[in-house]
Amino acid sequence: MKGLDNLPAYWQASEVTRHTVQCHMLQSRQEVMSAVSKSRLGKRSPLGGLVCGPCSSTDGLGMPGNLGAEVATSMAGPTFGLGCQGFSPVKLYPGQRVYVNCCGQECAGFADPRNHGDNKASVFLPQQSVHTLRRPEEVWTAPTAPTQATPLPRPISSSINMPNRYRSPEPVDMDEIMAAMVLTSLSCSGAVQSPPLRDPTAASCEMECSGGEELSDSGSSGYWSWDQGIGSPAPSPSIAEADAHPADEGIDMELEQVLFDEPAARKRKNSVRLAYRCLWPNCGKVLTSVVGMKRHIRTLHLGHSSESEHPRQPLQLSPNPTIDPGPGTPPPSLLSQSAPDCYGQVRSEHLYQACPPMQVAMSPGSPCHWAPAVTVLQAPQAAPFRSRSVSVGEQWAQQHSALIRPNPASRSPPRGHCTSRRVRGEAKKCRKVYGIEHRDQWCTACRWKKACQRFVD
DNA sequence: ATTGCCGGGAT
DNA sequence: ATCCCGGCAAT
Ligand SMILES: [Zn+2]
Repeated sequence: MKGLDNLPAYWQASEVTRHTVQCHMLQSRQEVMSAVSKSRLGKRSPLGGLVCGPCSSTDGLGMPGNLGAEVATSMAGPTFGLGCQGFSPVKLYPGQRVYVNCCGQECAGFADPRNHGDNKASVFLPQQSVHTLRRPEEVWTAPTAPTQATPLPRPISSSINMPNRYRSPEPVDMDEIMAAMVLTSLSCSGAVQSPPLRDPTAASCEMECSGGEELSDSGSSGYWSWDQGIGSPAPSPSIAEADAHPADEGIDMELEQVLFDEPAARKRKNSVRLAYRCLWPNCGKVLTSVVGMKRHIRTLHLGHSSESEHPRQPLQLSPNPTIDPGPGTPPPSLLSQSAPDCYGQVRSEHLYQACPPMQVAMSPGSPCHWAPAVTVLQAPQAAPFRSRSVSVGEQWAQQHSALIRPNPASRSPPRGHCTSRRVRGEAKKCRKVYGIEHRDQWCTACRWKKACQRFVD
């Protein structure tokens, strides 16, 4: 499958701090991390999806399955109140469908994550593409009249590849949720972030840990981390964004972001480490790098998944006529990509958005740089063997032991310094050649993520 | 963003 | 020993 670009972002990020700090959330997160580091959770570890009891509201966006859980998790904070009662006007989930009186008629909108500390609820009205602040009593969660208001705005024709079986079994309309999330996200992204307010004293302060948002990492931004303003100065842009939506960002991207929620890490030079959690049903794996996460999803969840039957059924999100895609709506670019011509590379229909890497300050995880090891020890060229009978793995192992074993004297080991990595050959390796969907055809080494044995340089 | 693969964990 | 995969570096 080639639709990797739009991996359904099944993950969520969270942060991990080195100190044992103040907030509960953090604690649990650390637990997660440690759990991971100590004993790797089984691949299909059910760690995910349980964190938060689903508090599905009846009307609003009943966040389905894991998604809901995760979202809730990441916002377990006070901002919206934990209540799921959906009755008190002030207790809303971000993204929850709400109704407000607009221009004399009831309009459907979504609760916006932000601005909830001051008794005002921010509501995003998709139809107008604007945000509006309403007092609690001006917001209701159920339509008073047979809503003729536009149903949830549907994302502009796009699709994300999500195997059917992964869809929430619930009747809830995924599209809708997605749409809602996306919209909400949109409204939160960009410069318009972190509203002033924030009342740390209000309710618990767990979410505090999700303050600061400049989180880095191109490709995603702290969507549900509305709570982030807390510790940061917040460049405080106007709240009346109205037009600030980069509505033309890739939907896929949005979805991604929505699905895995980026962390909002309180940025402290090195006291904070980002972690992402996989939201794939029953996974919940925590990784510290986006790349890793992507790959994790790709290989573990989307990759070989034995499900031969339903090959990545793309989740079709029908376009919504009422929403103006905006000029920026990228045309379905043919993601040509130089795919190995011999192996049918699955082309997915999705739109590939070459999302412009937002101008975030990239903060690479490890600020420390290793002095480039000077001693390059070249890996002995693996003998060109082709024998399939012998376990390739064995060969690999042997070779390696040979490489590593030799008494130190002979090779003048770069003491103390890390041996430099082998220079990357230009030959295409199994992965590239066969593609992850044919992982079973890779050479063992490749499968093990070791140096390729088949296409040796 | 993607690919290659080291280092190290799990079984 | 065998398999697996996170994370990082190179593309
Ligand atoms: Zn290979």
